[in-house]
Amino acid sequence: MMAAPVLTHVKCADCPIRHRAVCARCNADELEELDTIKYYRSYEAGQPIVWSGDSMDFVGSVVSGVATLTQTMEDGRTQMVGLLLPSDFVGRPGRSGAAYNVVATNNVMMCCFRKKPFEEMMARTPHIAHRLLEMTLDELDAAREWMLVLGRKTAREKIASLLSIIARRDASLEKGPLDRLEFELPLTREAMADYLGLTLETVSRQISALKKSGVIELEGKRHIIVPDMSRLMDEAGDDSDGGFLG
Amino acid sequence: MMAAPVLTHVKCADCPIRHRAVCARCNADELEELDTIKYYRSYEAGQPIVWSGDSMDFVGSVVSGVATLTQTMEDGRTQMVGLLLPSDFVGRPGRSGAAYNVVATNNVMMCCFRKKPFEEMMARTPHIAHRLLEMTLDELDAAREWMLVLGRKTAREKIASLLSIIARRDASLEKGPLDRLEFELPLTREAMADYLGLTLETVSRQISALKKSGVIELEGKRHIIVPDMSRLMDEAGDDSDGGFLG
DNA sequence: CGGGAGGTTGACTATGTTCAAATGGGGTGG
DNA sequence: CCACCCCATTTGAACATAGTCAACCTCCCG
Repeated sequence: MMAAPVLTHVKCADCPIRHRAVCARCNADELEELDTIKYYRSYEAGQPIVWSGDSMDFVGSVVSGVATLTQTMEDGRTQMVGLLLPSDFVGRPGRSGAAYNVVATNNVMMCCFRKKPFEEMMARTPHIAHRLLEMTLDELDAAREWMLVLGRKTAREKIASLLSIIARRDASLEKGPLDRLEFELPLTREAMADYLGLTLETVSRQISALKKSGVIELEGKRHIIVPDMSRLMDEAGDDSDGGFLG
Repeated sequence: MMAAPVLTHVKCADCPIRHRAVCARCNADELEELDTIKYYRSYEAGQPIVWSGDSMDFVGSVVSGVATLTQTMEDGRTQMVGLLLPSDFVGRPGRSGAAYNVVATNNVMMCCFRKKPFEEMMARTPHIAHRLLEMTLDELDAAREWMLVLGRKTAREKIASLLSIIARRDASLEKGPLDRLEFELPLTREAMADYLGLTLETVSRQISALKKSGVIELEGKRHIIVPDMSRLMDEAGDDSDGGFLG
């Protein structure tokens, strides 16, 4: 059950997230230094990576897989507050305790930096600090977009919003025609519910309803086919353009 | 009606938010330089400061007053995504267009930095970049806490959460006994509704309900008295500690 | 073949919304 | 000074959306 957590050491220069993660702007010398303070570590599907309140001795990046960031109330109500994809950053430099639960939904590979040396390096390496600022601003924008979803959208719009986000992310990788997208849902119905502030029954019902309306098609439980992306985005209630800003 | 927008020039060293805003860590030389690229500007209650989608030629800090950050759907549904208090930062370095509406709810004084020179200065001044990163991480934490409120709390808990946040903020200024706090609400019922993802009628009803339960007392519509802060925090459903982290 | 996790569906209920009307305080003009 | 009006707010009654509780399905795995 408990996987052996120790791992291959990949040179930063060969890392698959090299150009998108917190190290994206580092030069060769800086990468060398990062190499000396990092280690890879894997987590199995379902395993906790960090527990809220625990002290963290590392910060790091998701290299592969998907993890969730969740907050929980005493009575068990749970809200997902972030979805961590490859290149996303985990942990807060300058803070000792974790504020959220981080759980692997897939098998996840993390690139972990020992906290102390990373903080020291960040303090004298603008390339890292600036990239982290940029990434944090992006996350803040995403969180605020999500606040609109949580606060003001109907159950059907919430599902459509989540599906568009996942679809658009995948579309940016495998290019293709604007219509007819397919993708695999990386989340259970319960995780979707926690993301959207719904119950899992409501998630299930709305997915069925979108299927009945022909907005999506299902193949199994997790494979989604979107015959017409603009139709899905209409259902999400978003501005038509997709909201890209300079 | 339209106020003359131009203003007094206050030296950074004398600025009321000097030690908390984006300039908090700057030394005397850096403040001198900031002085040359900034101007003060005032906005009357209700006036827009920035309109979503407009291009911005400045970034800046709230010096006094309260402003809201909101997002709006085509059909008019609106969600507040941030509440800007003195020392909070407005605008995103590196991006030309505004992503949200910023509206003054009070009379607001802004300290505006011309965008281009500010960005250039930030690129070579770690004191500014690091402080902005720290502030952005704090905002991200606040946004995520708010996601839990929006997604998982009942109307009564939402109101109690908002009141505790405002009460705690004011309490950190005027120290006093832990129980028996009073404060002025800086928001209309409608703004509270937009913050909480509710209708203004529900906000009104739940405030009446909290009053009937003795959790709060009202003096007029906007002046709130909290006889027992721990009682209010129980109603908010938060963990008892208040969630401070290193 | 049995067990379990994830998912679907149905019937009923509860919470918050909608629509509508009433209240109340502050300011303006006569 | 007072009548009036405007706006924020409160309150009520009917309604709708999503939640709850429960049964059942279906796939995978041992």
